[in-house]
Amino acid sequence: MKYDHNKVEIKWHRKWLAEKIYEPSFKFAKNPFYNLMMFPYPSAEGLHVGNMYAFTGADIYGRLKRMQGHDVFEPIGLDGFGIHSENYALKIGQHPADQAKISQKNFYRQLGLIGNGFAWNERLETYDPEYYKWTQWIFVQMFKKGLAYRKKSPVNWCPSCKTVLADEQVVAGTCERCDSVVVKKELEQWFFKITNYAEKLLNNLEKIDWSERIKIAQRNWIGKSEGLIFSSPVKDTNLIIETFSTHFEAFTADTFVVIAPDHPLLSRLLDGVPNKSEILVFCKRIISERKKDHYDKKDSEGIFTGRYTVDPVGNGNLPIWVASYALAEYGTGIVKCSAHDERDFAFEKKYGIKLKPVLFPKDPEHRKKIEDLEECYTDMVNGYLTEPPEFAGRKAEDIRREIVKYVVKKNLARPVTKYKLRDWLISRQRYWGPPIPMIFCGPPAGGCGWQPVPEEDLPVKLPYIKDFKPTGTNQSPLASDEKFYKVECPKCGGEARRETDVSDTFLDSAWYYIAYLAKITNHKSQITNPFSNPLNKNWLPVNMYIGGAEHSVLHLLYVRFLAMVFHDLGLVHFEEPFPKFRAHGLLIKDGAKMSKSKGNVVNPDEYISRHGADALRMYLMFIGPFGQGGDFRDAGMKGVTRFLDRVWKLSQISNVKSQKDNQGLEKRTHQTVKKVTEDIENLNYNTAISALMILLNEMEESQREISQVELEIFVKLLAPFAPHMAEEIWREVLGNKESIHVSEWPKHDSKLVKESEVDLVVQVNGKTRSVIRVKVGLSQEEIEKTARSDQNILKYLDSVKKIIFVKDKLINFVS
RNA sequence: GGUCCAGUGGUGGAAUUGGUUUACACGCACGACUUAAAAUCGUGUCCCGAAAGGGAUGUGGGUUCGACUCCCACCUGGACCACCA
Repeated sequence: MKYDHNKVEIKWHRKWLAEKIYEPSFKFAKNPFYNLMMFPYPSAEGLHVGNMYAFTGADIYGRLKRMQGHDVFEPIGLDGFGIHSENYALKIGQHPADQAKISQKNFYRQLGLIGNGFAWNERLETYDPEYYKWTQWIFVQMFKKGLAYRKKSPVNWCPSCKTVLADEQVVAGTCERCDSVVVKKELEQWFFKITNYAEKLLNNLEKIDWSERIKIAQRNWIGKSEGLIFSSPVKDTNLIIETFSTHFEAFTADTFVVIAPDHPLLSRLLDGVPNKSEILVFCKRIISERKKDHYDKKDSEGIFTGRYTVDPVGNGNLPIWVASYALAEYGTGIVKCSAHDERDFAFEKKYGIKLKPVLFPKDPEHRKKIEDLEECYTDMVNGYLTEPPEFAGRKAEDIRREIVKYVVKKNLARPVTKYKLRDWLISRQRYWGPPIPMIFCGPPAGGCGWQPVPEEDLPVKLPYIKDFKPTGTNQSPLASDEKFYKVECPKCGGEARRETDVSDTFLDSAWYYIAYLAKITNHKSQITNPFSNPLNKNWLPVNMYIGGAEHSVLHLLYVRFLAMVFHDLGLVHFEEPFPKFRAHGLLIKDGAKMSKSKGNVVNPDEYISRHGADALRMYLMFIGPFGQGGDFRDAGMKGVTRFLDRVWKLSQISNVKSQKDNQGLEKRTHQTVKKVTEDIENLNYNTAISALMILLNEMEESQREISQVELEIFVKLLAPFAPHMAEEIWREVLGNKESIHVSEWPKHDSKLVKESEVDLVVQVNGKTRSVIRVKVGLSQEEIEKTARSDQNILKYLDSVKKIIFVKDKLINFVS
């Protein structure tokens, strides 16, 4: 009988749904396993093969867990709010709300085709008011806790698209959509105080089992650095400035100070300086030119402020300059500078400031160059100090700690920890997102200030407005909808104005894993309070989370941050939402990144209809290690379609053939069980599939002697990868009543896995000269005897001085 | 510029407490079947060499009886971050 993949796959999709094999019994589950994959944002023409790749990889893991006896919950939903979706709607001239309905239908259709074990009943969409009601509720809790606040801040602005852009839409200083240069604009914005949790976000990384590269990225992003703050008075003023330094070993080398052009203290510093206005004009220009392009270290610009500070370490008066390379938002925004920093050095040279090197290399010739100021020397590890006298002649890396003690004792500085992490800018002046649930009560009325929308009034529904395009007026399109923004103050009842900005998409996705569980209690559209859900205790945190590495410092940091806040508010019982996370690799196409502009995006639909979902799944997983990604080439499909054809053929003949035992095959089968199980646990799907191919090859060779038991084991091992064909063979060919996907995963017999004979390598001076087939466990004497009589070895054995023997592996004659 | 990862046949890739380099698959070549092609099946396929043998895991060095694997330097590619003091 021929295998018609289209028919078979649709048949099982229907049956699986009817039999509810992918809906765990939530209340009575003994062995809950929450298997979560990052949900997609339906931004473009549909699901592309990269999504398919990610979901299939996650699904295979879930299927193993299910067959191993876990109650697996594998939900799916759409991250449909946000700029991505809105941009797509803009592009094709649709209203985002209308487009969402179309995309939703198409995405769920496509997601259905790949045959994953999704719990369809619990699916959710972030633009559903029942969902974003709770997104807004979370905002309100953040505000009440003092973790949501407003601040004026420069944001990315695309002059051509006339809109604010999210950071992630700014690629190398230009707009992702039109390549225009992005400029900074000062706007008052809502922020979440993620910096409060910097230390915990960093420390908890030690406790969670995540792909190491993601942990590294988060550590770098949080950017903890320990340094010293020196403070010193500014002459002729009553100001005191503080400077931050992490490379403070050469602290006596400082000869001047720079301050950021946008530093809040600058204006007061310049009070009384004759050319104040000239300096401020300079600062304004620098600020506006910033971020236009990549920074060039040699191109620093500066201007002298006319002020001096008294150096705390005794270098006299240090001139204070405004420098383009000083950042107001890092450290204290003011830096003490020396000859031992590349940027400082270039700046000093450019403006003829006095230099005083105190750190030198050992090599005298090299040292001379530093003394003559021909070269900048920055090696705080191998350099030797000449100052202060207490540390003269000592290596920089050896005395870091001592210097801290020294300066603290002398009251010159204090140790401080700083982070690169900045607060999360949460507002967006766009339409397609959850309105921020805040109301401002100004002076004409009670002047109550910012008030949260009362919880019973949530959700603040996003109105359907015709003109949803970005306005270019620093305000969301909602600001032109009077019905929306004109409200009463919840506190005094006076006339007030509703916040018209919406929140960042990453807030939507920062709590969705909790929302899926809230869907269970009510299968309609309502989400009952997700944080008082009794199921949370049993089902959270998520057991396995799989997703793309591109979210390593966005989504994956925000979601951890919010979980910590929830924990501190007593809303959840865990701090880390995903104790185990694995990043999958990037799927490229013919050597290039898939992108719409290149026109090389692969739509999975045609592959599924031509070869079947099973073949596509297997091909995607066979390309390479799941954690590393792979290159999608049409030619590669052939290998797995052949494999599946052969599996089908084998199933058609084997059940009528004899049941005779075949010891070789039995051993291979058990070895394969072990290998496939371990490989799936480690997400090494490519080698698991290759092991199945090897087993199939051997089964074909010994066709007449396959027992039903071995075929059953084979089909079970295949089930996570090719769920449809495995089910078809399991039920229709082998006659089982219950689904293979809830059957028991095979276990290997460790006795049967062991080989009784091995190929033992015979080497002479480390070169392989012969391979002998021997029984396992033979002693050196026995092996030596056999090896010495080997024809290929005899001629080398004249002057053996030493013999290296590794049991069951090799013997090496060294002469 | 910083951080991290990778470099193995014609191609995707296998191989890790250091122990037979190239599993599995694609492609290619030849053969079978066919009027023919596709599909399928079989055989072969790292390089040099008739063979014996030698060489080969980006390059150069080191440690070791033995290195794809560990160490040092460099080259190339990729990812993320990027004026972070």
